[in-house]
Amino acid sequence: MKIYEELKARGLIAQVTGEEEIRELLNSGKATFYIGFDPTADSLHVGHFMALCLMKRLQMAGNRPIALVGGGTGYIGDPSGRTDMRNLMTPETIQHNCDCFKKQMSKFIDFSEGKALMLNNADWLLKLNYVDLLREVGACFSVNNMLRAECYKQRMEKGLSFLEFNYMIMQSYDFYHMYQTVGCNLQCGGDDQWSNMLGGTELIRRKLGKDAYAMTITLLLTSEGKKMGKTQAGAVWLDPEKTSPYDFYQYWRNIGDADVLKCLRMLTFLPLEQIDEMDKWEGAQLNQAKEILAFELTKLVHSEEEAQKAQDAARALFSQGGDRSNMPSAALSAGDLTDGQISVVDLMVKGGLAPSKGEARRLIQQGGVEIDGAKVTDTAAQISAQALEGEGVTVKKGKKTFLKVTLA
RNA sequence: GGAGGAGUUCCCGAGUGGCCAAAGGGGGCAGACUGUAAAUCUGUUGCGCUUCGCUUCGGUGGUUCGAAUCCACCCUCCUCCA
Repeated sequence: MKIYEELKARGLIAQVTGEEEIRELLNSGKATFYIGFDPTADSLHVGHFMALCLMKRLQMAGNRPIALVGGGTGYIGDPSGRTDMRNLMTPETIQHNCDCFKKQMSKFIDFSEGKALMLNNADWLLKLNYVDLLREVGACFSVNNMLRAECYKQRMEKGLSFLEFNYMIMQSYDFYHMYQTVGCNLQCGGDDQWSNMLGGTELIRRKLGKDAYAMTITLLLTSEGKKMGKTQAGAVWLDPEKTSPYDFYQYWRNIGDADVLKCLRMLTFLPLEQIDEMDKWEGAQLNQAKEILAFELTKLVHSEEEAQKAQDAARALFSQGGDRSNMPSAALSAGDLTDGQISVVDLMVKGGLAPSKGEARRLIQQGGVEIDGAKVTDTAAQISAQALEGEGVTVKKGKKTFLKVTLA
């Protein structure tokens, strides 16, 4: 199966400017394509992961990826899919975030020997002169058309600043610039980027009379229509410091039945035949598919070793026995204790299981806390230093949050 | 620039001098049921030394025994006019 067909079979392709041209381009490995990453945080998250996978797949098929970090567009902020304006970031933050992105991307994409490029649009955007830009590309954009673009629709109701309105022009300029300097002929991105991307192909056509293409990947939504990779605690990050491999594993392990197969197809590199086989599974058997999904993704993002550790820990905690050593843990210092003991409430707050003492008490009252398998019923319960020594105690909050607490 | 309107807790949104840590809904968390899923039902949802105290209704001052609520100024956003 050729790469384009595979992408399609995996459900990754959302929209294309021209199916025939793009199929030909990708299947023959002649595409130099770019995907943009806005440096809005100091780590990539699950949403970016899709894009990285796409880059990897296309690279394996012989195409040349360009990872474009939005050091310049970060100064503006993409209004797509937003109902309010982004906070303006300082140049220092933008630079810091760009650096972090670079580090993480290098793990996925092979940048050696020119097989892939990493560029930063700050290198050309920040040098632009306002009047020159207006004359050069501003004349090519129709405000009437721009206002019709999907990405501005939502904002037309709440208000859209001129700053953000220009985001599309900057992104279009990127494509135009890279088309000329590095022969970039295809832009990929999330489906929410469609109108911004069309701006680029249109600009290239008008200015150069040449054809360039755009392709969007399906946004990964849950069966409830929410963006995948978001939890109440925020995004699921790829940086192990921000989302531990265990939590990352658990996120996928806990995915809804309706979303497992979709995720396997879109995110993993498992052969389609194998995934089709899992498609026949039903009910509780899907738990196996979820384990596979969680393991595969943790392996891709972190490492096989980390994936194995996370799986061991999860199995130990949820199906008894096994290796307890890799479960999430926290260590208290002697200073956290008073008179050789600590209250369960304090222990939970210190260990991060509860944000406040009130919350911790409530959890106990509602029967949501267990220590070493025994339900805690007294909000004033204490744990002694002896209990914390050596192996420590295992605190369970709710049904699936475990924490091993030891004394450092 | 002119005329109106709005800013309340994680979000939406009630509250127009004390009975307000603030209705209702959403979301979250916990319990029951399960398969570490979904749906459903129940409880809960500012902080603390928890029959009590403290901080919170855009900001800063003021009136009052008492302010989310009244007054002044400021900030932000929306609508209409230019």
